[in-house]
Amino acid sequence: MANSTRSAIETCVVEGIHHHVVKSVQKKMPNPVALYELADLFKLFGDSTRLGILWALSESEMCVCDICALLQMKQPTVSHQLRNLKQSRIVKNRREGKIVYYTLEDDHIRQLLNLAMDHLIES
Amino acid sequence: MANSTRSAIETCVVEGIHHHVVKSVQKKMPNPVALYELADLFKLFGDSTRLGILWALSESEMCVCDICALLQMKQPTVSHQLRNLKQSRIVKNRREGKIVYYTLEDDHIRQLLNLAMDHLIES
DNA sequence: ATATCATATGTTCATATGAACATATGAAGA
DNA sequence: TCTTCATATGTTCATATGAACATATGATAT
Repeated sequence: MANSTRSAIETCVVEGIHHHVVKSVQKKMPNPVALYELADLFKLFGDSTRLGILWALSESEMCVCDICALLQMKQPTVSHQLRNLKQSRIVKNRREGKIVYYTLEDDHIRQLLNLAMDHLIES
Repeated sequence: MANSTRSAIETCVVEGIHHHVVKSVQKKMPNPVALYELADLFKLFGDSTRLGILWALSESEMCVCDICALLQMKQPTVSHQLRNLKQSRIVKNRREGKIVYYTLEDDHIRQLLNLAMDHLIES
């Protein structure tokens, strides 16, 4: 085809060695927006502070200062991360007087943690 | 106790409002190293380029240039990310002549992708 | 052996991000 | 209302990281 007229920029020269594979996979790919959202979700799990928080909350509801004590971290730091997690609907909270209690939003979160831990252990 | 003599640094003043909770959760926490490794695992999922690669590989074995074509990305970029993924045993490869084919290391990866996507869809 | 081509690596640069500071908010009691 | 205290937010700064450049490696065919 006229392909030889455009230089090989985005792929190898023999374009489409596995053209059929690329095409069929393309159909099954999530749209770019979904991919970004998915990445953002995983990104929140990809920090040991947040992961510590999530693991803790997977064991029990906790207030901010409990988490600070558990993880030995400054209150603003913990609070910032809880905010991130809440904005992405990974955790939710309830207020009781001055104290705010956090829990996991749903059980998918716990499952993700466990599945990933399984992978670590088995690899 | 003598707690009143040290200023409230790492936790709230009334230390241990939920002392029992903190203690019991503490027992169930992974050790710090495991937590870091777990975070590193999730971190690799937390980038849309790598996530695109992983999703693609969850559909079919592909060579580097196929992935470049699929994701419209430069070959060195894709190659770098594949290297990261391989070092963490998330993907593996086999060489056939000049061409290197990549696949997911095991089925945990696919499960993680699906579980996270479920969460996205349902939230 | 040498050219070709798929893939890998070294490096730079711009951007993203987490920790910690100071400070603000909001609820409860004096 | 004024204080106290748990939590939240604004901001800065150092670090981490991904994309793209140039270039190297390694395998095949001539």
